[in-house]
Amino acid sequence: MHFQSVAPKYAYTSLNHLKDGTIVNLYGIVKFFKPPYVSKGTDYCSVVTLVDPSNVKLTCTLFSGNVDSLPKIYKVGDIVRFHRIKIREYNGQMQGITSVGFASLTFDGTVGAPVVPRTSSKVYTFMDEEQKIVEELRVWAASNLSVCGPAAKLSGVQPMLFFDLTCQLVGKAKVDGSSFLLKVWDGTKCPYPTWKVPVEARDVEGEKVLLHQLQNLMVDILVYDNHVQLAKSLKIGSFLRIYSIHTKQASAVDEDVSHIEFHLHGGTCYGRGIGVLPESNPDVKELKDFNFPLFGFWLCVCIIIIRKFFLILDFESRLQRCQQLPVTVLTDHQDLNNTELKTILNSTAPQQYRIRAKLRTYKPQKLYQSIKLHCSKCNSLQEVPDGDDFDFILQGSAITAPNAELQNTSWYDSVMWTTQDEKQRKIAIHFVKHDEMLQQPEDTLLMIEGGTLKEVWKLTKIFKCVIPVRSTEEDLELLDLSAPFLLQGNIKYYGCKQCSTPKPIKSLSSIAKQINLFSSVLGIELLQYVFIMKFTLIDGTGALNAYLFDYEKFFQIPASEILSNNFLQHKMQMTMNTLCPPGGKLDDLPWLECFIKSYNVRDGMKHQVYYQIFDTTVAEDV
DNA sequence: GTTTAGGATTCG
Repeated sequence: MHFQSVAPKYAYTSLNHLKDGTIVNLYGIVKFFKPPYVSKGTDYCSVVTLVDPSNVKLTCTLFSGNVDSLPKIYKVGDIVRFHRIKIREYNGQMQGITSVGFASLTFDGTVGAPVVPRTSSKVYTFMDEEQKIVEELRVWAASNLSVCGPAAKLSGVQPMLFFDLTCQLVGKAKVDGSSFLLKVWDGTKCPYPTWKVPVEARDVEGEKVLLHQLQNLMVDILVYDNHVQLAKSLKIGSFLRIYSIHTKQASAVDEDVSHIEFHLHGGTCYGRGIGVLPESNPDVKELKDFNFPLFGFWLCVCIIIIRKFFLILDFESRLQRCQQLPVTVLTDHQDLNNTELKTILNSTAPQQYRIRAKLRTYKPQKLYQSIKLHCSKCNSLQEVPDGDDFDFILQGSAITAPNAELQNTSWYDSVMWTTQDEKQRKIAIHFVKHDEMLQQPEDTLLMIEGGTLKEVWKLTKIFKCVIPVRSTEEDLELLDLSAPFLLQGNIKYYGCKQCSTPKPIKSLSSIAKQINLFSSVLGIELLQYVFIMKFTLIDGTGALNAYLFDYEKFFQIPASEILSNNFLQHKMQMTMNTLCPPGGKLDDLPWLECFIKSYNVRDGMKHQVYYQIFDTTVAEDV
């Protein structure tokens, strides 16, 4: 056919038929290689040792002023096709060397992998015949060459050895004339303490947020001498394979435990060097770990934070802010005179009084039972749902897999992955876009589908706002309102089932930046946490039951925070113990000054006067 | 149409 006559026909020489002084074309399996490095002359150099089914080896020394025209070999076992390589004899052995017009193709050596050539040539011949040769070489290599084990990860490094690391460049810094620092991460955590090269944070090039987030995960690799020039030119965020890193166990004078140092020594022995991997590389894909395309830098940051989160399961609880313990009770306005309880009991309601009384007893004695949820619209009170309720609702919603159609919209970006366990649960996280994302990724509002109670809880530890959602056919929607519709730090926000009319999540797109508007936009009537207590007050003239209905003012503790905060619970118990010492005699009880108001409640024919404490705060002193 | 490196771990 006409087309065939146009394509040049290449003859390939097997490695046992090479002759001194010839220029040939050949195929080979990479047995050894040095990734391109800067030579002492004018060019880049790469040394490649090949083997083929004739079982003869050929070491080639390849030079080029353009690093891209050297073969793109990433690992031993890759298959190469060289065109126009010159054969010479050197030290009694055949040697390959670049000649004019040298060109190369490189293929993954894995049996069954797509046969896609890596090359810098714009034009090259590659047809069915060539594809067949590559596939045959793969099969031959699989049964005749020893395969190296899986590449080492940071999580599997051992002291005192050399290994290749596939990783991402997070930061870099100049150290001195002969060494350069690379800060890299491979998605895992080194089990040993790792060495930190003393470099000022401001001298490290890289994304500050990322460097901060990954400070305990990434490792410092000090590269020396001939590798410095290449290291300097590396782009932050690029994927690297660093060959023959030396792990050295050492301990500083002031350290009890030894640490591991990572060195890329000078020279190119054993292929020591640095290679840049394209994003299409299968090992890079594995490194990214998630089966989704990357959408941009800020999302990578969020993903890395999440990954960090799922990797490190131990968290230091935040330091509780120190708060002074209050003891007695003060009043706000001072214009009213004290009124005896007897007088109050004999008066008609409604009226307001200032009183001086002692707290004889109070209910409920178990203080956590005093926390309720209050709807200011319908005035209903309800118990705070417990974690089991939430877990049950999350489990129910996780049965439906995230709808792929609802991933990545104009106002949020999504990541989805499948859990590694036997349940193969699908989790989707949707990051609502906002302007300051890059500076403070933790400020991102996110929505989660398919998460467990533990996962949702952990996410709230780093991200400001988390909304649990599920997919419908058209939109994301809130879960049952027995579950919190929004989690902010330790606080779970609930909506009133009676008064809320949940709207589709897409309503959020317009106000995604204003978190305080969430509930109204989503059609949720927000339930507020309140303390409800009954105080029995006495003053020697009579006894009166007054209700405390308090969001925050009386105890100076937000009712919303008490259930998730042991410190605040303790503080509240101490306060009550001071106001009403357990087992205390009447004389031992402190005096309380407070405002109460009386009001009428009519239920059919029954009429009753109730009393409620207002404008009163527990004092801060003593 | 020259050199570079020519596989075989640094010693910081």
